[in-house]
Parts: sequence; structure tokens; C-alpha cells
Amino acid sequence: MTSAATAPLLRRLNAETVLNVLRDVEAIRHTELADAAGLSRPTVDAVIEDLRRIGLIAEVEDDTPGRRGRPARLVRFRAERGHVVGIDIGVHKCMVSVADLRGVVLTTQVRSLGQELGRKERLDGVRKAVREALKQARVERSAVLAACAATPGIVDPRTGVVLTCDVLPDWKGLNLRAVLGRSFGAPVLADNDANLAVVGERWRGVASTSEDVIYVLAGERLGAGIVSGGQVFRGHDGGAGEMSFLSLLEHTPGAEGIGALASHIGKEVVARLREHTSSLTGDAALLLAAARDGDTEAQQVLEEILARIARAIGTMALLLNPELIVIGGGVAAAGEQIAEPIRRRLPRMTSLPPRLEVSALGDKAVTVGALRTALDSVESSLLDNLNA
Amino acid sequence: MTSAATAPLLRRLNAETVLNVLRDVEAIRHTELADAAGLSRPTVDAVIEDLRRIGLIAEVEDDTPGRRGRPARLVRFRAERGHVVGIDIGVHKCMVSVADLRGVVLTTQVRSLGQELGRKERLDGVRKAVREALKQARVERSAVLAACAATPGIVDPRTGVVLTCDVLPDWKGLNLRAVLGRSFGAPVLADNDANLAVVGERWRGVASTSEDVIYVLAGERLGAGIVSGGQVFRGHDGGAGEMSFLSLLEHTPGAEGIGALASHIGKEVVARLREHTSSLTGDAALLLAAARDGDTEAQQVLEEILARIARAIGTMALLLNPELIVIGGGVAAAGEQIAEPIRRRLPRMTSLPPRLEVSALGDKAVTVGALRTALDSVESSLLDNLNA
DNA sequence: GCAATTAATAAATGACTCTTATAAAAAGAG
DNA sequence: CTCTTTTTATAAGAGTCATTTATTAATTGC
Repeated sequence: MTSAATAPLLRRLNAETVLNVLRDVEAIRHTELADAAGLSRPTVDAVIEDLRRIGLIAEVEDDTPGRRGRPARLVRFRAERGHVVGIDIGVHKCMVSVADLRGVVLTTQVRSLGQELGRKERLDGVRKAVREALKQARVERSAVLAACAATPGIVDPRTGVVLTCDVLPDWKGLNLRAVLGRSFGAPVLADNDANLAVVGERWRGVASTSEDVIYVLAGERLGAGIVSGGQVFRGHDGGAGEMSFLSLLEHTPGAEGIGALASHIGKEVVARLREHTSSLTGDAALLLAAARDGDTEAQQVLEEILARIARAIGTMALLLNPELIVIGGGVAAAGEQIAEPIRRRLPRMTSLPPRLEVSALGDKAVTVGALRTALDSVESSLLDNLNA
Repeated sequence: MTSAATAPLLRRLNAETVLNVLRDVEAIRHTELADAAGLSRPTVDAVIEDLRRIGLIAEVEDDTPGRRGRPARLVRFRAERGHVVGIDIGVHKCMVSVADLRGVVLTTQVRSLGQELGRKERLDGVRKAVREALKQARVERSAVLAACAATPGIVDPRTGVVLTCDVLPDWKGLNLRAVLGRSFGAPVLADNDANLAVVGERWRGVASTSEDVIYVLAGERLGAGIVSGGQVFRGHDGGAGEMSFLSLLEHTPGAEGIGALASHIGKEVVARLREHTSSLTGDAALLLAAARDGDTEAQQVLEEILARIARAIGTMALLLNPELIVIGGGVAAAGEQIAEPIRRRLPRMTSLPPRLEVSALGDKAVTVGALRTALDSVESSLLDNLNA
């Protein structure tokens, strides 16, 4: 049942709208703040006092020249009040970003991880990457107010437990919140990587104006993050957006993602290409490069692969009717070479075809979304203690 | 931007929780009400006074015998304060329900409509059915506080315009809210039938405990209503849940639904069955009956059809990870004959298979959901005018 | 008729908000 | 250098809403 709506709730709500104004601005006069927030002056003053007490804002000198009248006091958001950490745990690498409370990224560290690493070794790698990043950003561990970790697989966002994970088999059953929580004195959140990527893309990417978005993480795996009405769609166990069984490869279960498709469908072509190159890039990248160079066989295989992926994306577009689909993950680097053939096919599969764009954040989308999620958690818990 | 949070907001919120208690109870003492709502006594008294002023509650005598102490005043929800109308506009028929503000259904009228009817004639049929239902329920038109209409096709819930409608071609572009609004002096809402059915099934059906549900409307058409986190998932244009392109019939676009599948896949079998029966039932019903009677050919065809439908349902279950899937629409009458073969196949298609149950409300799910939607609209607009 | 019991009413308090009035601090004009 | 103008800060007053704590009212049971 809903608890009683009592007066402090108003303060909390108004503090929230004031913060929303403050976060997007360098410094602001009390008067302007009142106007922008749609609140009266005394209310804003009271809110400011509250926020100052918990360290979220500070006073600043008004050095604007040529202003007459009594000089105004300015307030600014104290982004340095604390920091958040965003962690993207992948199969081959781990990316860690550190940001201040405004979300300004101080550093992003990437650490490569062996694909065959066990649970403990992988977690050690993650912890080392975090330590490295914090050192680089000159942020004390005690200054971290929240962290958020992304992982492939299905994560129960309430508990932080990895329910299933195809690509990291021994990851299953891991309580990410608990094991990483010991590294911080702050709450650790955990979620699926595609879910966080769509949050990132909505915060600072191509989806910033859209409330109904699907982010397709197309790399070695294929997964989706779904946002509807501005809210992440997780499903009952956090498993929404899984595409593993979408029969991209008929009769080859378990082989998902563009890399796998390239290896299977274009086996001969890839083998031929591999002879003429010494690079260590994946099959997908090889195929894309060859197709760009005019290799007609490679182009044919690529078309076939993209047709299958388009079918999966079209299925989602039909069922979920998003406004926008964002292509992200490893293949996003190929840009329009990937996007255009998919976009071309969508109208055949749904009567209301969505826009389709390539990720603006690239492989950083996941950590950016993790940072945003951690920031939300920090702000809400700070506001919970307004009157304490 | 969010408007200022001012004191009356508290009253509104508390009035809402009080109302939530009152609606589910015959009559209640002020004291008990305060306990149940988690509010103080003076607060509920004030809320009660507000609600009494807008006619939503009334005082009632406490005739409980053998209670000592000063007799309590009781309040009851005035369900007779107004009425709502739920309308299910289908291809073959129109169903209209009238209910009071507690949602008690006073009458349900069904009027059959010719499949070939034009826009105007069909709307006339709907209006006649409404008139009939109101007369039957002895409800004045002026006592109707809101109505909600369901229709196949994609409806923009903001405007009430039918964007597309496969089964009623000339329905496209119709502003249902506007054309039906003239029949009432009250707001008319409009939504897709499957969206409303899932609301109904969550209100008074098998999905009452679940926050993540997919309702599959399986009749001549195949459509789905999706609820996630208790909210209807509509998509950007209201088109979420469409399944028309899900390649149930490869190379036979436009032929969706069980009836169509039966006609196509089981063409010969259905023809044979038709010779031995004089009934006018649809192909699907014919097939189901024959399969029940042990006709092995019919059983084979049915298995094939259900396999395809299971694939579509499995695809949704994979992508959306619901807790529960409800099978509704015409075929729901077949019960476990339909449900079991689909249920059996789900674990092959998703690692987190949902529960699958047959609709409890049958063909009334849509109107029940329409009533609930209309009720929500009424209550929110009544509460908006609390302080006026 | 007198406890005991239960409920209604009233009063006091505190947390919010808003509007309006008053005081303060600067720039610019004479 | 003083006075006006302009802008901001502070204070006061009123109104709404909620809570807790008396106080009063209306019964039942003895």
C-alpha cells in the first residue's frame, strides 16, 4: 500500500525539480532559479538551504560586470560532491568510467580480459580496472557514491544476480552486486549491458529526444535494450530483449551475433579472405572490409547476414512499435554500411517502420548508461535524506 | 517542466489512497479507514468531507449489533454516482457493457454486425447497441461519466484516431473519440482491443497478480496486449503487439489468425469436414471439434497450426519475458486443447518460459478492460476537481 | 447510575507553500 | 557626494495540509 503523503514529500519533489535545473547550468541566481523551476522565491531559498546542507550545492561569487542593483547570490551544483563508477564487463574486455555528479567523465579505462578467464580471475581483472581508473581520475574510493556494472546475460536488477549468461557460462548465479559491493563502500547496481546502453544513448546519444527506443547491441552476441515511455522494459526476470532464439541461423542454435553469422554463412569467403590478410580482426570486420573494397562474394554474404538481422530487428519493430532503433555494439563502427541495408528492409516487415540510426556513443554507450544509472541512484538516496 | 508541488497535491494523493480502500469494501468506519489507508484520523475526516462534496461517498447507518462504545459513522463508496460504458467493436459483433463506478456490470448487450458494413452503418450499429444497453441498465445518458471503445487495429490513444485496421479497411483514419463523443456528454476513450483485454484480464481475470503479462487475442486475427510493470505497453504510435507479419504463414501475407491458418493449412481436411456437417461455425471450430473426436488428420493439421502460433508466442515471450501469457479471443473456448500444446513448446524457445493460461473472462475481457479504463479516467478527472 | 469502551471533535504544532511588504546593496545621474 | 533607480535579500502574514494529544460525546454492560 502507498504510504501517507505528508508535507516533506513536497520539499522532496521541489528539491528534485530545482536540482534538474541546477545540473544543466554552470551557476545561477536564486531569482532565475525560481523562475526556471516554477517555484516561489522563499521556497527556492529553503530548498537551496537543504541542498547546501547535504553538500550538493555551493554559493559562488557573482562577478558579472555592469549589473546594477543589489548583487545576486549565485549557486552552483557541486559536481565534486562525489563520484560514480560505470563498469562494462565484456567477454574480451572491461571498460570502466569515472564521472562526477554532473556526469562529466573524468577517465575511461579499458582492460583486456582473456575470453577463457574464470569467474574469479575475471572479477580480479574488473577490480584492477576499477582501481586503475580511480587512480587515473584521482578519486578516492570513499568518494564513490554509487557504481553500476553491466554484463552480458540476464540480470535481476533487484538483486544483482546474473540469472543466465550464454557467453560467460560460469557467470551464472553470480551476485554482481555483492561481489563488487565489497570493493566500494557504496551501493553497486547491476544490469544487462544492452539495457544500460539504451539508457546511455538516451542520455547522451542519438536517442535523446525519443521515449520509445530499441537499442540493438550487435556484436559477437545480439541483444536489445528496450525503452518505452522513457522507462526501461526489463520483463519479469530482467530477460526482455533477448534474441538468442530468434532463428537467425536456422538449425544452428547457439550461434548468434554477426560474428557467428559471418563464420557460418560466409565460411568459405571468410577463409579465402583470411589467407590474404595477417590481421587478427574478427570475421565480421574482415567481411565488411572486403565488401567495401568491392569483393562481390563478400557483398553477397553480407547481404544475407544483414537480411537475417533485419528480420530480427523487424520482428521487434513490429511487436514493440518503437520510434527509433539504434544500432550499436561492435558493428556500429561500420556505420551506414550496416544501417542502410537494414533500414531499407524495415518497411516490408512493419506498417509503422521506425527511424534507424547508428549509435553515437559507440562502445562507450554501455558505460555511459551505467554512469547515468548510478547517478540516478545517488541523487535519489541523497534526496531521501534531505530532512535527516 | 514539472509544475510546483503544492499542498493540495497531498490531499489529492491521500484522497486517492482512501478511495482505493473504499472501492473494495461495502462500508467502513472512519477509524478503520484511517488504519487501512495509513493516515491519521483528522486527515481521513477531511478527505471524506472532500469526497462527499463531489458525491463519491455517502454516510450510512451503523447497525452492527452488540458493539459497545459510541456508535461509529460509516462511509460507503457511492457507486451509483455515475456510470461508465465499455464498447467492444468487432468485425461480426459489437458488445456493450454498462457498469457503475465500482465496476459492477449492470448489463452486457451483444449486437451482431454484418462483416461488410460500411463505416457509417457500423457506427450506427454501435450507437444502437449503446442505446439498448443504457435502456436495459436504466441508466440515463447524462449519468454516463466516461466511455471507452475498443476496436481492432492500431489506435492512437492520445487522439482516438484509428491509424490502421486490416480487418475493417474503411475504419482507417476514423476518429473514434470524436464520432462516439457526440453520443455522450462525457469523454470517450479509444484503444486497441487486445490492449484493453489485457487490462480486463489484469483487473478481473487470471492475470490479477501479475505485473508483466501478454494477452494473446487469437481469433480470426492474432494480436497481443502487453503489460509491463503494470503499465500497458503501447509503443510510439500505439502499434505495439501487432503480429500480422510474424510469418505464421510463409508466403501468405495478410492471412493471420487461427481461422485463416485453418483455412490455408488444413484446406482439404476442412473441406472434408464441412461435407459432413451442417453447422455454420468457422473453420477453426470445425477443426477443433474434429480433433477432439479423434480425427487424426484434423489433429495433425491442428498441431501444425498450434506449432506456428506457439512460435509467434514464443518469440514474444523471448523478447518481452513476461511472467504470464493469457490466451484469449475466440479460440479460448477450446481451453486446454489449445493451451497445452502451446505451453509444451514454450521451453524450447525461451530460457525463461512464462506461465500460460486461458482467459477467465472469455469474450468479455475486452469490454471489462474498457470499463476499467473508463473508470480510471472518471476517477482521475473527479479528483482533479477536488478543491474546485 | 456508573464504569468501560469506542468514536467524534477540538486544539496545538509543525512542515510546507505562496504573496506581499520591507530592508539592503549596488550602479548611475545629478 | 547624495539621491534615485534597480535588483536582490529578508521578513511577515496567510493558507493548506498533516500529525499528535487532549477533550467531549454516545453507547453497552454491570
